[in-house]
Amino acid sequence: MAQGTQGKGAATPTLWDRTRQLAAQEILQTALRLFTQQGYEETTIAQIAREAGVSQRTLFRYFGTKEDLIGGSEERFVTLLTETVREQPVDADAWEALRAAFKAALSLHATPEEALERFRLVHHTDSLRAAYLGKRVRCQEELLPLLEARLAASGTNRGQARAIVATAFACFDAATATWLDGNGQGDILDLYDQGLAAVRS
Amino acid sequence: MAQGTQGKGAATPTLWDRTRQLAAQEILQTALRLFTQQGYEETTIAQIAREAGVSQRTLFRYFGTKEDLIGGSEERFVTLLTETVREQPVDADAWEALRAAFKAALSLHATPEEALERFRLVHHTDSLRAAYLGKRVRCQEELLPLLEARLAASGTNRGQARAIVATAFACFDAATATWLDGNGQGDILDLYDQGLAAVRS
DNA sequence: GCCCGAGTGGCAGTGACTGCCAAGACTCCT
DNA sequence: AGGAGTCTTGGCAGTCACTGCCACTCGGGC
Repeated sequence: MAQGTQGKGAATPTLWDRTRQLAAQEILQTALRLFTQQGYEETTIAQIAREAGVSQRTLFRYFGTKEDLIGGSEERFVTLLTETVREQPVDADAWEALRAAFKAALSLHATPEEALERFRLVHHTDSLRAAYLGKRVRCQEELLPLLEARLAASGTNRGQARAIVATAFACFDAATATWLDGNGQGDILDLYDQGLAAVRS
Repeated sequence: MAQGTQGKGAATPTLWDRTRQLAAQEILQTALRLFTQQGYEETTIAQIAREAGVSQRTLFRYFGTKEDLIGGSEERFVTLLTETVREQPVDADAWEALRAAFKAALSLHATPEEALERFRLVHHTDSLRAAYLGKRVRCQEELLPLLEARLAASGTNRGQARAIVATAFACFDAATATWLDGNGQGDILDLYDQGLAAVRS
């Protein structure tokens, strides 16, 4: 499905898929525009489809749910985090690895302004926030086995590893919330460090 | 709406409201039974209403959403947590206050078996888990101002307070997940303590 | 020219949820 | 007791996200 016809490799962007890419882009932009203009709940799939020039049916083939129109497919997010963690040097502990992963995740956003707008939208829409949190815990579960390896040495058990991962994500969310409170002032990663410092006495 | 006609006080359970109570109870039990029997997604509102002997419309008047049929209204939960935090002695720090609140929350479940079943259901159903997480962050936001008072003394700023609250809840969730992994072995609060200990070095 | 496979659109259907209106149940007042 | 006013309930129709099905179209290989 994600692959081209033969999946020959990297050498076949197929000229077909390029059109698909473009259509997806168009839908995404239209959706984001309408969401920020009139709010998430107030925007219907029908409207997005109409303004993007595709049928509802096609829109749902590109993006499985309305929530997927914000923040993109979670796959990309998850793989970025797991890859980053995997790439960390072996002598880096779990906390450092997680921090690096968050840093990488933040770099996904084109500009701070765009990130601010998107975060605000997610944060202020109950259903979107719930969906985001769901993705987040799925992320945590993916990351857990990777980090357990780094923690096993120091006699940390599975439950404790889970608590550590959960805490890192919680502090990241807290940092994001605080950053939103201040209308994008300062650096999220700094806020994360401050929060974690307070937690760890 | 929640109050009787005149709201005369505690002496008027109105005999009317008692019927309401009973109906709500009936619906709740029916829903929980069907959910555990055939799964959450596979159970329709129509079926619950039919088997509970009320109309769909009435069911939605008692419980605003399908998710509310599990874990009850978040109000009760939130007030229990906030009340407990407020009741903590002034010399208790934020961590102790939060721990006490979690302990109180756990005591809401009739039996560990019932809690296990319910947790499993929520944990294994994406939409339910998302809804739970949404309620959870709303809880955190309610608790934040209460705990800020206890933290202000030690030079903790707002962002850090948020991180601390978020961490406590994250560790509580992690403890619950671990408890579920072990099919209800051990005590959730113990697991919470262990997780938090690992986090705080 | 013909077929083939993939992408698309339309249509009907499901399920959660809401607004509206009429009928019944209970309370209060006279 | 009788009637007015209020609260609760049920049914109905409608909205919206989402899915399955089928027919159409488009580009490429024979």
